[in-house]
Amino acid sequence: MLRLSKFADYGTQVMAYMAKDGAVHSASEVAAGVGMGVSTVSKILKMLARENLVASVMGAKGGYMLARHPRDISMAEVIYAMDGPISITECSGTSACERESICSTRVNWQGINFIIQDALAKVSLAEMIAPKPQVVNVSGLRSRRASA
Amino acid sequence: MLRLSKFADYGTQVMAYMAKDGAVHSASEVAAGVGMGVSTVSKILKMLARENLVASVMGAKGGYMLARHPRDISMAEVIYAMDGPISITECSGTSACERESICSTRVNWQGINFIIQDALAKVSLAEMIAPKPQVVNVSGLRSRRASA
DNA sequence: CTAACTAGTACTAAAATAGTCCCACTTCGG
DNA sequence: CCGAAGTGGGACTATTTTAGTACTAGTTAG
Repeated sequence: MLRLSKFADYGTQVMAYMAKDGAVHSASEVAAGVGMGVSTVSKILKMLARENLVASVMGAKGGYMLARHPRDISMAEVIYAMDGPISITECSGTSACERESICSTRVNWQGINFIIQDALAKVSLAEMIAPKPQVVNVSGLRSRRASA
Repeated sequence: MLRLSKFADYGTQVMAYMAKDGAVHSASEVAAGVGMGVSTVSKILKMLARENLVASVMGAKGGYMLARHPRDISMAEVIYAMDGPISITECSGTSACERESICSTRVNWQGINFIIQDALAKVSLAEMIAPKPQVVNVSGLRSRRASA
């Protein structure tokens, strides 16, 4: 269903929580803050740390903090950290679909993928946590749908 | 992973196969044509028929044909027929997320959803089967970051 | 030197997907 | 009028993904 994994959603929430200040938060603190299990949040933070979206501080009194300003972190990065490459189809990046010959739709899927990646890359975490929808204006488009 | 189901992909291929001519094709014929199992193709065609993307002819010598010109069928419709509503997040349409209070990102997810829907709505089946990427130019966008 | 943390990974459970099959109904052709 | 060739619509099962948990090792403040 073209659906993001829950992790991507969780990841966003965790990032949003941390974006409130620049302080160091331990995994358990974040877990309490966003209302999820400690283990799960811990896992998510590790994933985010691996992609350098949050910086970790080890040892006692350690924890995580946002690695950059919310404005400089894109949703594409968050999603990538949680779910891997943003690609709607399996065979668009790596290609290697055995039906390559029959199916000439690959190139066009790639184009669609680019649009989506771009849309996600253009939305920053800062915009994402803004109470009002100021996001989303890639071009002049709104939900103009379906003519074509 | 923000991934489309295989069905959406299969559906596209089936549609692409049928777009070659306006003739009636039986499920087994299509199956042979695209190299998939008859049962699977049959299921896909049924799904497409339910959304009126293909018209069915019952009885012996029956089968399916494209309900409209490839130019008048959008990828959004095909994906909708196979996977249901195009929405990246669970709680964007129906909302009703118990963390509503904590999480202010909903509205912005919706905006992203719109972009994606729009991108998909703008690509017709005809464009999709075109050998060259003539699709995809919503704005002047390139593929900024993403696969990082 | 120990308590409070993160790092990394392996494992398990749950859910969504994909694929198959079956039975009822419709129509063509002999 | 009968049977073969089709679709319509589910139900069912296996497989794969996803989500969640636990465990061990390493790091640092006090």
